[in-house]
Amino acid sequence: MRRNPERRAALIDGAIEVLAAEGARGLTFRAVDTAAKVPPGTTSNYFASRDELLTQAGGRIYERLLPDAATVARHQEGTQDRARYAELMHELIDRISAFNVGYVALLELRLEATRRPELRAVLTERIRQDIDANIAYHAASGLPGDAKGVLLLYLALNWLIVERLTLPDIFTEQEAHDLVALAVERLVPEDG
Amino acid sequence: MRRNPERRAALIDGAIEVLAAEGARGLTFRAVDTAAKVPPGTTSNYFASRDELLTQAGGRIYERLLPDAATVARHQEGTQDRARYAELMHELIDRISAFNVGYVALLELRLEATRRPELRAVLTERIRQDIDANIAYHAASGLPGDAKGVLLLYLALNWLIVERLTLPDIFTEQEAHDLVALAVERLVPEDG
DNA sequence: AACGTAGTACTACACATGGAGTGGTGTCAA
DNA sequence: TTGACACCACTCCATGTGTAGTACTACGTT
Repeated sequence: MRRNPERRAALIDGAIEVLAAEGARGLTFRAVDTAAKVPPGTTSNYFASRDELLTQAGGRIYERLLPDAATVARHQEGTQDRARYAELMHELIDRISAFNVGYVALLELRLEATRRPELRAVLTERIRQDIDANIAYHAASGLPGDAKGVLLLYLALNWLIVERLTLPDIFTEQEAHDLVALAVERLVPEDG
Repeated sequence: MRRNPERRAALIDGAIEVLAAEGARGLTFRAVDTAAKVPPGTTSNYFASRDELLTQAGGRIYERLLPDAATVARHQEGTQDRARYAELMHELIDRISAFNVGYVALLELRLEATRRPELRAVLTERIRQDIDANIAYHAASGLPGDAKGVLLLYLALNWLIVERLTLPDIFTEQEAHDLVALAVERLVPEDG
């Protein structure tokens, strides 16, 4: 088993590309070799099985979808009211759109998790952490609304992203934008 | 090309099973033969290409996910208030859960639509019709709330179903149930 | 500076799998 | 008898895996 860490990372990123482009079933060692532009056989040398590749991709995608520290810091400036909340949600969606390959790959992984308990465990852990972090962040931020509102926004925005990514003609960009604003308006109770 | 319509239907239903179990990439003629319990080669004789199979499956799934006429009729009885609305949403989720293979297959198709314009067109058309029908049904029903509320519920409930189907340990059944109730409460403005 | 060594990159091959498509035969009903 | 379909068997082809063997590079030793 080879150990060059940059190569490993490049291969995992290649795996994410393949997931988005070909689906979970299309994730073969050779396809990853091609996507990562390394000679055929390389991925075989770095990963023992497809499962390993899938679970590691599951971990890595999430890292790349989360905001970086600078973004988080910036979010803490300014008044934390409902308009601000909506602004944050728009930014969230923009950020994910910028890495939509990752989001599609994550959906593929979710579906594959239906069939692979180990992958399911990894994703469950990751996503639970993310949800908890969102709720904790909200509680600490001084933003209006409650934890339930965070959850409901999580639900609505996720599907909105799915809709925009998979069937972009269902909602126009403008409609999607308005739905985000409206979701915040209705799901986040105003402070008294 | 063979024409026996029952066989065609059985093959399409087989294709839906395969989609859920193996993913879009696993949808091969032979796999459909196996799922539909017909001799190998049969699907080849009924469909010219995988594309044909995919688009026809896309049409058929939606038929099977929609409520039957009796259910729709039953929904029009009783007072049409917000409690009733929540009840309808719970029923909707139960109905989809009863055919979760279909829902998973539909998700696979959505992802595949990313890569196949023809399939994307079919799904876009179908789903737009469904959304429009929901809004029209709501308007005619006397239920509280507005069209935007219908859309926002559509978003939130869809992702809730995804979450329950792909990573069932994220929300318990009880939590999911409560989220549905709360979504209705917040997204559906009460009548004045 | 020459040499040896370890780890890795690259290439090529042997093997296995699985799916597509089709021709031929059997069967049933009009 | 004929036509349409079901069923079966066979060939061809594409793709992926794992690994053995070779080449390269960096580094430490004397």
